Amino acid sequence: MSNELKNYTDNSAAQMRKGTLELSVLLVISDDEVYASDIITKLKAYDLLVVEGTLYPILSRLKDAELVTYTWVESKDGPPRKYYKLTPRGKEALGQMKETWSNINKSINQLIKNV
Amino acid sequence: MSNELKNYTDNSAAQMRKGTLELSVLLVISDDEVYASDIITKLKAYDLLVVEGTLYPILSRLKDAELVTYTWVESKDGPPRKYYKLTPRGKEALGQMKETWSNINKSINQLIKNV
DNA sequence: ACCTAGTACTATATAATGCAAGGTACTATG
DNA sequence: CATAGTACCTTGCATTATATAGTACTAGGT
Repeated sequence: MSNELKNYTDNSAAQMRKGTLELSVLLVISDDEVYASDIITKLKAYDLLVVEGTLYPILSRLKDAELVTYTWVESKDGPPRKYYKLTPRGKEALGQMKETWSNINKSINQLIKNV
Repeated sequence: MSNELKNYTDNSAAQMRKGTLELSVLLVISDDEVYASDIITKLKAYDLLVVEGTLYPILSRLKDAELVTYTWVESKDGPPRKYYKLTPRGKEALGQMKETWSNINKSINQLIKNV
């Protein structure tokens, strides 16, 4: 595949991943109290790459929207960490997003099958 | 659900849909030669809403990247239409994007299952 | 005591892009 | 010839992922 085409499809892949970013982050937080590096590590295990510069703004938005809260926890390895967990609102939002994901999923898969 | 939360999840839904836009458009074009209004109508049937202001720039990008070509076709209902079809490059890109979609799909669904 | 490395959070600047809104131009009809 | 319907295009705005740089804390070596 030509480099130009690869760039195009890479960008398209990035767009697809973007769409699922917040859902992914909320899913990880819903599983366990985690701090930023945990989230990056866990998502990497699912091939859903996220970098610091992307994650921190997302966490801020989620915090502002009161979908998550955090508690500071001291660390002996460096500065204190913010451990995040879902609020009730966050759980409600996550449920909604999962349903949205399921619907889009259904639509695209039908489209793929039918064409 | 509060309005504020609804706005947030609506926005998140829009993000998810965005990620699949180009894939959706290419899928529709791969099925049949179509012009813009056809694409909008067909995607609407799958609950994948696209509007003119979104679609035309996408079609321009796809054309510039030589993933699609078009031929002008006269219409007795108004101005001539651009009927789009995939190029070989376009078919290659589509194959790649379908695979990307499948991978992300797998990742998210695993994540949903495991948490 | 100081410096370096590693870790964690924050802030800023940039680029991409979905979308609303408004514009141009073609055909057919009254 | 004016209006309605259709089709394509452009401009401006807002959102947001990402790169980059910065601050601050701990631990360990010299």
